[in-house]
Amino acid sequence: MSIEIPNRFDHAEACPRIYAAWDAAGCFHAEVNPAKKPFTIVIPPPNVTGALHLGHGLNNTLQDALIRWKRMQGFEALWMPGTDHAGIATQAVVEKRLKEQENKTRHDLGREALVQRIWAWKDQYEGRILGQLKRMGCSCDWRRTRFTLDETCAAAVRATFFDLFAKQLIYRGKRLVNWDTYLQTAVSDDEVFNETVQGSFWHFRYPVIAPEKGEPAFVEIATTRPETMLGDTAVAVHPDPDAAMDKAEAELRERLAASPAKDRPAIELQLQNLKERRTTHLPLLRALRDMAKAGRMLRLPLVERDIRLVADAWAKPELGSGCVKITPAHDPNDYEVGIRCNLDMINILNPDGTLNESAGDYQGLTILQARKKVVADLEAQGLLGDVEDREIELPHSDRSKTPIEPYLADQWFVRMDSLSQSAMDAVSDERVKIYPERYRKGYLDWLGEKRDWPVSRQLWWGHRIPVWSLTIAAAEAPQVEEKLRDLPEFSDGRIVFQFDGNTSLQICIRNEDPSIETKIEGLGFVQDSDVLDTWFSSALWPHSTLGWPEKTAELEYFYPTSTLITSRDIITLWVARMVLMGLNNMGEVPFREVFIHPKILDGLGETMSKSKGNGVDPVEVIDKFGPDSMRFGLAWLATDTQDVRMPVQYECPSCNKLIDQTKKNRVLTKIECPSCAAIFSTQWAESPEDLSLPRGAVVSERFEFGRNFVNKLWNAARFAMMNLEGYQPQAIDPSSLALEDRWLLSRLTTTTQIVTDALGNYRYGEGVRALYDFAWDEFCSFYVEIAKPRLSDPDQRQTTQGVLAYTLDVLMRLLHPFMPFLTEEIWQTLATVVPRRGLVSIQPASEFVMRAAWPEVDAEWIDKTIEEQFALFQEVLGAIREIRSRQNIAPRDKVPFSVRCEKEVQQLLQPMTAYFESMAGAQVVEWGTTVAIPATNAHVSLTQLNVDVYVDLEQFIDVEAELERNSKLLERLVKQIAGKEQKLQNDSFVSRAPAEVVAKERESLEDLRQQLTGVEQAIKTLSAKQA
RNA sequence: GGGCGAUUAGCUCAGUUGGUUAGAGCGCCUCGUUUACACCGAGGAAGUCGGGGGUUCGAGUCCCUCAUCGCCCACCA
Repeated sequence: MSIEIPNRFDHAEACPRIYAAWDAAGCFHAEVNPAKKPFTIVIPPPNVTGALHLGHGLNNTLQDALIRWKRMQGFEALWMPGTDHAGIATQAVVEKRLKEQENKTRHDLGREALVQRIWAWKDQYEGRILGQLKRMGCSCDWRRTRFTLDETCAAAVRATFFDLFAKQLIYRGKRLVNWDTYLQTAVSDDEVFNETVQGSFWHFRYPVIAPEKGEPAFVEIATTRPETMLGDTAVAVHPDPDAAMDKAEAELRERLAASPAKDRPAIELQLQNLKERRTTHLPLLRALRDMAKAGRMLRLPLVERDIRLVADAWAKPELGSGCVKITPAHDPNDYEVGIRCNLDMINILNPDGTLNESAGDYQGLTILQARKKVVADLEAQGLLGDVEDREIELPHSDRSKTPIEPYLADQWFVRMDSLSQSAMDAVSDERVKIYPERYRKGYLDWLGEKRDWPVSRQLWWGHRIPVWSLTIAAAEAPQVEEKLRDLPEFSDGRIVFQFDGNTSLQICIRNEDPSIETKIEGLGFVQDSDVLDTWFSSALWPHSTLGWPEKTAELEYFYPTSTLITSRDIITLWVARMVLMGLNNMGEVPFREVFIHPKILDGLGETMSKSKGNGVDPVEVIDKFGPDSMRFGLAWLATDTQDVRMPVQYECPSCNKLIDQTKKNRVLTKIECPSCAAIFSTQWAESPEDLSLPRGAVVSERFEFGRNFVNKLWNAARFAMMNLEGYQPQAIDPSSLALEDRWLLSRLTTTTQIVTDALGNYRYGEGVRALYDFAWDEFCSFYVEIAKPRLSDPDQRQTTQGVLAYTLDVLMRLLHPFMPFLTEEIWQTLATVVPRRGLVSIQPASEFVMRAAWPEVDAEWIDKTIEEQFALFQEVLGAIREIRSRQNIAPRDKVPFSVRCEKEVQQLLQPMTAYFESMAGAQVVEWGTTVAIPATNAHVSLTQLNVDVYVDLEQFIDVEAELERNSKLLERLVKQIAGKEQKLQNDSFVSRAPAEVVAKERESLEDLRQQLTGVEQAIKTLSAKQA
């Protein structure tokens, strides 16, 4: 044997070497190339907040498989890499560390210094993330790596903002925002989650000012947030309580009718209560309504402010007291009432969550302090009513995990009406196709709301809003505008301005230009201190990364991109916004197709995240199993399903035992191995003593089968290469091939077809399953075994070598998108033995499999008849093997067998004689239409082909075992026959089912009956023997 | 409350348009180290496809309904 190959693929040694070789050869780079068609993917830029976990592992595996496939198909394939600055998330992480490590806030540092720190963080994590991607084998064009906050992206953001501003699609307005008092910024609705907390429901009474006779002296309201009463500017009552009550009752009745019996009592109770309310509450509400219409006022206790009683349909007569306090500056619904009724809006909060001067005596208190004091003070004044315990859904900031305060603040908005519509149209008319299709609905529904997009964030980390404002009286505005119009920067389009109609004149500057800034700052304009929502820059990603707003050759060639591969949770936040921004800026959709892949959950069904401690670092999986195993395992999971569970384990560093992760142990800083009692640290370790412990990796044993497959492929290739010595490729005449060769090539071609179709439809799981089955079951378990005797037969050696080498060549190409390193290593090793390859036409192999051509499907090779014939061989072989196993026949013992069959079957099976011997230790005694039946035998009948196989058990018989095998068989046959008889006795089946289906059933029934006869006969004989 | 999805072997999951006996990986049992591979080979056991109803000659697959679980959206003074 001339070639030495280790029996394991050493991924730790090979992968870095291979990756470096690809890089050095420029395999990752894509250029504008008119000779080829482009295929482009932009990476969903990972946040620089932290490291990647397996969810990203899946996302990027799928992208890499697709881009490698397209590259092999001859496209100029560009995978654009980069990272996202992730405004709030990143700033929050850095601020948190600042607080923990130095006990400082961002204000101690100042804007510039904080931003500098975040850049340092970004550099560190960007490096780590890109390193992770490289370890996974991602074939991104690294020379083009972008960052959403770099200069290229900044230019795109400025140009976009300027354009929208000039089109008057951007405006500044007072809006109620979700205020994060910890981070002191507004967060979007999407960044808010609700949590149920135990709270109370307090009833208050507000005195009516100078009540007339017959009028109530108090109005009762209730709230879960007493402190907000300091900002109340009205109490609302329904304008038509009778009608509202009728409506509520009608709705209840409707629900009652539609509900199942078990829910009815509860609804009936509600109806009953409603009826009672008509007498208990309605008269009062009517009176209050009249008072509201008469413009009567209430006295707000504690702050002693006169507030209005208003009639507004927000107040529901069927709930609570029927009246509701209105705090327009701190409640979204109240805000709407405030707008409708033209109420004052009093903000009682400071940005840090303490109460401000509007709260009077309560100024300076925190919300919770104020809540207590308000309740106590009201009680002291006798204005406190009942207090109920109640579960409250409290909004929390996703970033800081602290409660959200609704807060009235100045914010920038993008008008979404026309933009949303354009993005809806693009999906409706399939300029953008979403796979799986079910995700279309969510996309369209969300955009259909057309809610304006709040884009400003009170942060320091991000794209600064390029607007300078001047506060002036409306009357002076025309004068200043006149002056601005005279500026050359205005006439040549470098600035635009708008007056908000109230007190603010705003200038937007197109490009970063200190001279213009100085000039307008000289006029008294001040730059907005806010930055833009992260999604604003992410929305431009497909065109900003290609150089927009410059008209680059790359844009012209690579845009629109081909496919976006992402996870479902950002379909709205990101995908939808890319579509509308792409349409606005480029006049063309950003991508033709969107593929949404499943999410990876841990063993407890929870999404992976670093903060939960269940996030698996792909690098740890790669260290343990190798990148190809991980990629293959992940691609295996990419089916049409929504979620995939991936139980997660710690790996004990001292004994390598895997320990299931639980809710309990996943948050510990150190763990004691239950097996070897060694103590190891986890990702949470912080103290020096914990850190000094060996670190336990977080992995998942789900990747073991991927590793096993890698090993299988490696060894199959090893076998082939060790046996390719002296092989001189020469064109093969297909007609000279044996059945087993034709069979393998047919299966190979079918597999090529399946994999190609699967990749084209994002059915990764289907593709890798087909490859796995072909490689393991057909190539390894059959062809390689068959090859063994043939390789030592000089007449067959050359052909067998040819088929082996060719199949290995094609298989490596088919597997390459999923297992790039292994296939490259095998490919290049194979090249040292067989540099020129092919079956009917011999060509030099390409230097890299990464650059090899994707296998073509030549349908000529697909031959169903041959596959069926080979299946017959497999069946006979399987039957003999089962008999051997049941009879417990030692491997070295050869069993004799005879086959009774038609001539043509004999011609088929006879050439397989050697394989029966090598693969089942079975020696044929006789073939033919009549054979001598051994006295003691195990019999298998393949009646469809009119074949009987008799294994001579004279030397081996274990009557017990054989009887058991036969009675099992009998049982199964009887059941099947009964089922089929019933089916065929059914007139409607026979008359209505397609004739061929009926015929097939009849045939198979006949077949089964014959088998049954054989089995019955065998049992009889065996029983006699036993007795 | 609205929407989307899931429920198939002990575990994690496949199952394309309805059509013979429902598959895989891991785990389990039996046997086996003959020079590709013990990260292996041969064989085996194991599922009334969540419950109920319907359509159909025929349902894991289509429809209705219930249950459980998950996610998204909205709302709850």
